[in-house]
Amino acid sequence: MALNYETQLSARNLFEELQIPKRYLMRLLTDLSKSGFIKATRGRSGGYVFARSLDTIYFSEIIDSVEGLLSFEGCVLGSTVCPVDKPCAMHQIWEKPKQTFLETLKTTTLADLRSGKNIRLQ
Amino acid sequence: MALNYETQLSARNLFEELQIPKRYLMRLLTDLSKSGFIKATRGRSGGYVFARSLDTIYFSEIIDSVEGLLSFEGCVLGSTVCPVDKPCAMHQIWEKPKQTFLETLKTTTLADLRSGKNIRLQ
DNA sequence: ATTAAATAATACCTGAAAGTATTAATTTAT
DNA sequence: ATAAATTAATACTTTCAGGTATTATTTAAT
Repeated sequence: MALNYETQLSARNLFEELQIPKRYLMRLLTDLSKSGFIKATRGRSGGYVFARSLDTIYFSEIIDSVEGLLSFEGCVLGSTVCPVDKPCAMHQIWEKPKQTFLETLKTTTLADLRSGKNIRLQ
Repeated sequence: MALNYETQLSARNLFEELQIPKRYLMRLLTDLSKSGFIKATRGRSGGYVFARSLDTIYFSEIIDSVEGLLSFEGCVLGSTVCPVDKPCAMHQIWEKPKQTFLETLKTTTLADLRSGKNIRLQ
């Protein structure tokens, strides 16, 4: 959708491009609509468009709405907080990849998907 | 085990420290033994010790033996190769966190788990 | 008005990973 | 020899994310 963000697209349109199951796709679209990322229009000639500008939609926000980001923010061993003075065994090792990962999600927007040329959808 | 790598430990010993299900723990230990990371001794006063020096056991190797590393090495969209001249939409965005993640796994050994002080097991 | 094309709601199914149960085999202490 | 303490093998159960199925609602073209 981000590659063609100006136009309203129906589930059918999207299904024809992306080869993911149609019914599943529709459920995801409904979820995204409920979360306010896209705007749904029902009825004949309906479909979906982005509800907000692409450069304001961060990956972290989308993931957060779907499954929560918290699972990534804790430490690998146990999900509770990991105090610096008594860290879990993986704490130091995991810190760098975890931060890089979270930083990517928190600083990348859907607009960044459009930056490349010659893009495959799958 | 890495925090106490010199001593042979039985599943019972380990279970008392880590609070993960005993039977499940045993199955994991058997798998690790089959993969050659630890050496099992059966019978009364049996248990497990590392089969190799800790600083030769990389995280990447352990994960690889359990579930394969390949799933992490491909691109996010689709698991096949992602050619540079026609990359998938996520290719560039995903490159950095993926590399950081893989590099951590490929350069960190069990010996590195012992470097900290005051370590929690969970 | 009727029909077609779309989204919404909701309940169900499925396959794989996580976890459990049971029994067998091995070793050592007595 | 026997019993106790361990690992090994194998089959079963549970859970849950991913995916389906069905029916209802909404809108526009005719």
